[in-house]
Amino acid sequence: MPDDQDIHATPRISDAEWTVMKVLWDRGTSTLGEVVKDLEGRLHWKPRTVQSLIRRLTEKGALAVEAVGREFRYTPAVSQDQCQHEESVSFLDRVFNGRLTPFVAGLMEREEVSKDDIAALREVLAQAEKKLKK
Amino acid sequence: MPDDQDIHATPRISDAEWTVMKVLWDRGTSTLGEVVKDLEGRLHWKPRTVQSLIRRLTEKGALAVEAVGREFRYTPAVSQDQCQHEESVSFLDRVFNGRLTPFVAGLMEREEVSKDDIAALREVLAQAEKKLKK
DNA sequence: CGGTCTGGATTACGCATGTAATCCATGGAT
DNA sequence: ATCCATGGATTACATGCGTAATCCAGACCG
Repeated sequence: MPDDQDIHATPRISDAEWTVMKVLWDRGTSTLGEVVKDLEGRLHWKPRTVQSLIRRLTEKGALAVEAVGREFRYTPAVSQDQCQHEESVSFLDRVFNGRLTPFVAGLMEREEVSKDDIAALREVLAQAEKKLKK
Repeated sequence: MPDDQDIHATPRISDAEWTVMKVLWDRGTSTLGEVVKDLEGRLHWKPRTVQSLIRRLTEKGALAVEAVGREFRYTPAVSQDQCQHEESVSFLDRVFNGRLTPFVAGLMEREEVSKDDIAALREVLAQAEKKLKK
């Protein structure tokens, strides 16, 4: 048997496709028209553009399709958490050799980080530590 | 005057190009042969491949070139910090709507995070807080 | 001196991506 | 009955990216 057991690998999602996926993850499920409406104003994308992205996402298995009357209804077939996680790991590897701390430190140095952000991160750290100890 | 003042925008660096840039940032400056040697073993890239990447990086202004005898010596023309930061922001925007906390939380949940990592991150948070208060 | 290695310059080539346009059928508006 | 908006299917098309190959001219080895 082949040694690549990437059973749970998620399809590669491009920049523009992420924009569409986020709409679908937020809404749960939508038709083309709904996605277009959700995006218009924020973006200048033509409906055909959105349709192209949806088609590609469907082809790569990121969206499930269900016929509803004359149209289709699109639903995410991959979890947002899973996709975010895979992007996170690949980003950290590529840019920071997999090291989380320099990434966070870099942002802290240059971006405005609020007191609330810091508090939330402290909480996350505390949780992680608790899990470690257990 | 035009309103896009992206004075300090850094060139877009692709996946493969990051690999090369990291070598150059580490070594400070190198010839093609040195980069090839540095990469061989870890990667299966042919020397022509490395040369192509270096050429593209030079064209997009990420590397400066200086003739040394018959060869060229390549030196990063953009700072690693700056590039890392721009990648970080664009990644966070694309995948996490710019929110840092969910990103860190997601990694903590699924990856092995060591006690040391947690301690280092605590330190980073403390520094950030100090800067805020000031 | 002739072969070989190296590195620059030029060219290649398929796939992914961003961003649609065209063509066509149909369901609703008038 | 007609016309238009809408959405699926097909096609487009420039650019970027990964991954080189070719061609050529010096440099070094023997």
